[in-house]
Amino acid sequence: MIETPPSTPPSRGPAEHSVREQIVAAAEVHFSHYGYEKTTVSDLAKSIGFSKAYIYKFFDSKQTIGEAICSQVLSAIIEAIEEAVMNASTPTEKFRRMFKALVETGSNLFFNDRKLYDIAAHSASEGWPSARAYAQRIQQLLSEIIREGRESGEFERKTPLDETVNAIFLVMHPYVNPLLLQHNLDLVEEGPAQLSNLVLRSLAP
Amino acid sequence: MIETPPSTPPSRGPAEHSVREQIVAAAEVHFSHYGYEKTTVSDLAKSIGFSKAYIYKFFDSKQTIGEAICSQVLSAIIEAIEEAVMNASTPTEKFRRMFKALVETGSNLFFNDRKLYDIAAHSASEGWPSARAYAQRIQQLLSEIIREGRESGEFERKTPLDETVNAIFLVMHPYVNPLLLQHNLDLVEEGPAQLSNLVLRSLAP
DNA sequence: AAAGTGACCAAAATACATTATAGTCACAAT
DNA sequence: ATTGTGACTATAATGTATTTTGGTCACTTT
Repeated sequence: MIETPPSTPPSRGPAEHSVREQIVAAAEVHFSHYGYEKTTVSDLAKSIGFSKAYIYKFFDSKQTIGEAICSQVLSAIIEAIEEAVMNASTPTEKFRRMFKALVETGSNLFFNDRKLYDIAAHSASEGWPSARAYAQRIQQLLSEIIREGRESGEFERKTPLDETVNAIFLVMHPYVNPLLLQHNLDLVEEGPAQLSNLVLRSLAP
Repeated sequence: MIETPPSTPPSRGPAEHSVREQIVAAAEVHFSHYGYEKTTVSDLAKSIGFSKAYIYKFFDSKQTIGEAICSQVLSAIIEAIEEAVMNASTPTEKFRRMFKALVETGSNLFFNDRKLYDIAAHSASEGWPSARAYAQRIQQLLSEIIREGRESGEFERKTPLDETVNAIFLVMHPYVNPLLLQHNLDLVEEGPAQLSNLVLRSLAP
């Protein structure tokens, strides 16, 4: 499995470097254990046996490190979604599974890796590139499903594609954005299913 | 115009009393000027020429006073929505106008009476009765529109009414809840219109 | 009874002094 | 040139002493 450096280029020093990877690895451990805020850059440095100053040869800021591991987390969600979609035959089913996988993976993260979830939520609230990329990828996935459904005649074709995708994304937004998802965890069971039904009804030819 | 005491009964002292009304009036002025948090109960008392202790002969707590003026504010939004709906002929148009009025009145409040808006947002985040009543009223209004549309054959009748209403309410939720609305102010123009279209497509017979 | 209050308390908010932390830089070693 | 650091600063976080504030109650006045 190849690591995809998702959109955000590392801002300093060599992109391929064992120390960079050590920093990210240490960050993953520390952030998921103590949380982003409670982990200091010195902690990270100490745990890999270097000085704090050296960290800054590879990363612009603590936030950049946060982004690195945040984009890892969000990429994992994306992968789960992609797999769920792949295993579906029709566009209708693909959409249902995408929505379902999205909230399931998201709320799983919330309950099992709260500290990492918090970073994702923070990322979303601050509009970090990793969160933007995540949302954009969801939208793209959605767009592909709709397009496929239109081509196969399963979905209606009158409404402009852009508007359809945009509106459906708005419907999904409270579950895509980790910051919002945590306020909707009580209706994780019913919500997405009912909304999927509604959306699919709206897509009927 | 008769003041509707919306769901929450006054918790102390006589329901009809000039002092109670004075308190509410003073609260409206102070809250909208200085905000809920920055206004002290003593401020209210002083402004109507009584002691703080006397206030508590009429209200259980500061929060109860907050609720009183919050429910006033939310009732005003409801009224605006009801008027918008009344002026529409078809259920389709009623839904469109409801959604539009909801968002417009809400964001107007945000831009023109920020302090009062903050109380509404606070109320929503704390799950105060006034906020619950507001959401429930919207849902009820929605339910009536859908029912009317079904009866007139304008909307489909296969899906259980409850599920339809519930799902549409979920779609509207980010704009109903003041706490969420403030994060969506950027798409106040396009969002509701596109979502209305989507919802109405889903309601097509 | 009804109208009204000052004195009082626990908890929250504020203000402020102190410490911890993100980030830089000149410089050393390899 | 690459690898690496200790010393430094401005700002953010934290702890703490002090004040405000929500809320109560016994009590007076009408």
